[in-house]
This record gives sequence, C-alpha cells and structure tokens, in this order.
Amino acid sequence: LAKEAKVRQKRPPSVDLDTKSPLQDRSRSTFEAVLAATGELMRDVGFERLSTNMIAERAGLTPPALYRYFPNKYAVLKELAERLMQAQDDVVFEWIANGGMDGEPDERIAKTIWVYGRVVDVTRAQPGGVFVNRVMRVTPVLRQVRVDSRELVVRNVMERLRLRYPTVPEARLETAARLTTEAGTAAIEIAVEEPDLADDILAEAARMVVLYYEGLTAY
Amino acid sequence: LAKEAKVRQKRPPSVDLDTKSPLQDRSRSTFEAVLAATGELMRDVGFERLSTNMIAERAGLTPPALYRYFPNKYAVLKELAERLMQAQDDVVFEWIANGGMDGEPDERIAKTIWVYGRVVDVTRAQPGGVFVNRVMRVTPVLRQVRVDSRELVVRNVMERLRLRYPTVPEARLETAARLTTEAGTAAIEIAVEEPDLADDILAEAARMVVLYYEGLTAY
DNA sequence: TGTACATCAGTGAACGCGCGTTCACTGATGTAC
DNA sequence: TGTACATCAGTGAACGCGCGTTCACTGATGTAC
Repeated sequence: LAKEAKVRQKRPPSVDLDTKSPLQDRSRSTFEAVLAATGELMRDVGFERLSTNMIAERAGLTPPALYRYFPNKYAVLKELAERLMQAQDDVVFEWIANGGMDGEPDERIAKTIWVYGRVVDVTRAQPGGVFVNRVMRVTPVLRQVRVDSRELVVRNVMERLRLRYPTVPEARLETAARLTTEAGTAAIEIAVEEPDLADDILAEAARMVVLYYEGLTAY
Repeated sequence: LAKEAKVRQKRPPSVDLDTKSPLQDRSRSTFEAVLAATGELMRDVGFERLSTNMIAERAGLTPPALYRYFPNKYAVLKELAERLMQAQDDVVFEWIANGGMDGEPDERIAKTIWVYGRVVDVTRAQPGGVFVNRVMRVTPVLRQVRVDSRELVVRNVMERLRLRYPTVPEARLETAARLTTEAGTAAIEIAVEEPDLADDILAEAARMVVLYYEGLTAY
C-alpha cells in the first residue's frame, strides 16, 4: 500500500522542492525537528506569518542549517503535506483491502464510519495536520499533492466499484467515486475542525454515501 | 433575502477591517477598481504574492489612495469574500423560497441540480471568485465570513426540514442540514475548478443529497 | 451664474522591518589503516 | 586501539528586496450665498 502511494513523490517538480535525505542520525533528527516546528507554527501563528527564519528558530537552528535540508519553505510544507496524505491514504487503502466497501448496507455504514474516524485521528495526530489540511487547498504546490492523493484514492475506489457494478458505465463510476471521496473528505474536515460534531456528522455522512451507492443501479 | 444576509456584516471585527464607504462617484469607482484588481491578481499571481502595493498599481493608484478605503489587504479580501458569499447565499435562499426543497424526489433532484449550477455560475462570474473561494478556507478573517455564510444557509435549510420532518429530532436535522450543505459545497467546488466534470458531478451530488433525505425517516 | 471656501480624492517620497537567502567558516562525526 | 583525514552538520554575520504603512502635500469636486 505505502509503496504504491510513494510513486507520486517521484514526479520531478518544475520548481526546486527536493529535500536532501539525511544520512547521519543527528541530521535525521534535525530534519524531523524542522517538520515538527513547522507544524507547531502553523497552529500558533498561522500559515501566512510562517517564515523560514521562524521555523529555524523554533527548531533550535540557524537559518542556513534549515537550507541544508529544504530549499525553501514550500519544500517543508510539501513534506508535511505528503506525509499527511500518505497517512490518510494508507488508512483508506487498508479499509478497501479489508472489504470496507463490501457486504450489506448496515455493515458498510459501520465500516465507513470507522474509516472516516481513523482518517480524522491520523490527521489530528500529524503535527499541524489540521492546518496543513487547510493550506493544501490554496498553495499550488500543495494543491498538487492533494490532487495526486485524491486521484490515487479514486482509482482504488473505482477498482472495487467495477466489480460491484459491472453494468454501470466507467465514466459514471468515476464520477461516483470522485463525489463520494470528496463528500467523505468534507465530512472529515468538519469532524477534524469541530470535535463536538464529529461523531454525528461522520455517521450521517457514511449513511449518505452508502445510500447513494445503493441507488446507483436503480436510477 | 439580501437584507437577511446583510446582518452578518454588522459584527464588529476584533481587528480593524472596516472599509470606508465611498461618497463621490469617483471614489466609488476607485473602490471597485481595487476589488477588481485584487480579483485579477488572485488569478494571475496567487494569494501569497498578493500585496497592497501590487493591488494599488494594478488598479492604477498609488498605495496611499488604497489606504483611504481599506486599512490593509485583508480588508480588501474580506470585502470580496463577503460579496461572493452573499451572491451564493442569495441564490440558495431564492431556491428554498421557490420550493427547491419540496416536491417529489425527481423534481427536487432537478431543482437541486439547477441551484448548484447557479452557485457555480455566480462564483465564476465574481472577479477572482474561484480563488477567493479557496483562500476563504485558510485565512482566519475569511474563514469567519465563510462560517457565517454556512450558518445562515444551514439555518434556512433547517427551517424547511422542520416542516418536512416534524418527527425527526432537531439535532439530527441540524447535522443533516450541515452535511448536505457541505457536500453540496464540495461538489460545487469540483465543478468550479474542473468545468469538464461540472455537469456530471453536480447531477450525481444532487441525487445523493435528495436520496439521503429520502432515507432520513427510514433509518 | 459666479465666486470663495470646505471637503474629498489622490500623489510623491520615504520609513523601518522582516523576509528569503548566501557566504566563508568552525565543530562534529565517520572511516581507513 | 589510535591517529589522520574526509565528509557531514551547523554557525555568525550579512545582503538586497519588497513589504505594509505614513507623511505632508496638491488637485478635484461639491456647496453656500
């Protein structure tokens, strides 16, 4: 699963965003310290006030040390975004592989609630996850990371849909996969942002999506 | 309708974001020129490179002239965001008032497709609408504008739901209203960003939402 | 209708600040023999 | 196991730039009589 998701990282970006892979232990912990500091700062001061100097300071480094690993601040954010997407996608792929999309409606609803909940959990666990999640909608570089992740999920969902609905045209299955993925994401975002509503909204969203698939052939 | 939506503008913001209302004709056209320039720049250079100096230049002004109307760049963006939300909300309120949520499922699906399409249209028509739509997720000030708009829509939707489902608990209706509003928004966002998919995704989204309400009492 | 004055709209020039980034360097770690 | 050397990790100090913002001002428009 993780291997498949890794593929998208290999695309050579038009602007330099490549991180330098750390070799020594000291180096690796510095790399992680930068990411952790960035996550914290996203929460504390927001994306717009975030700067490389600020990240370096919070990570206990001088600016040039940061530049040893990241060519600019977007490279840092990209790494955070990729990790978040990977963590989310892994949960989803596992859910599909374990038959989350199969079985009777009630069973599928329960499994869907479960997978939504786990995506919420991994997002909250990631440093600055909630905020990275937001910024990915705006910054072009991060948008791409998000789009790639969505594409991967949609392709995986479609594979399952083809088996389940062999008579439904491919194009429609793609629209369905896309729609339900985004609807799920929307519900997850509400849940991440507003913990009070989390359980209710995820339960209803799961019901909505499963119901939608139930009606797919009837219409 | 517009009057009701206006209410949220009156909230005194904690940080100074108040615009100065133009009096003379010349002044009003300058005000509009600033907004138009900002919309264009959002599209051309993106939110992150946007600056007050840049806006002023594009609008054919010197920076101090801009400061006569807007205390800072967030005030400009806030004005754009409020206009966009107002335009979107007005469409939705009109749809509800005209019975968009009433009638047989097939009829409701058709009306829902229509309202989604119109929201897409007003978003595309607004200067920089697509980009304002994105940034509203991130910048705190604009997030609030978005949240207020959502709240207003959810309240309006709920009013209708209460009549339709008098036996369903209030809390559940709120979750339902929230969920379908956000799901609709997600579909609209895809449609705005990817015109090729627009018709298909909006049709399926409308079906999903109407189907969901059909199952609300059965579950 | 014409003039004097008040108010409004916009300018030119400049400011301090923090940004991203780079330089030549020192200190820490790993490796070969 | 000890030493010499190569490589890696991080520093101190500074840079040019464009940012948001302000000042004292000039020119344009509206108004009273």
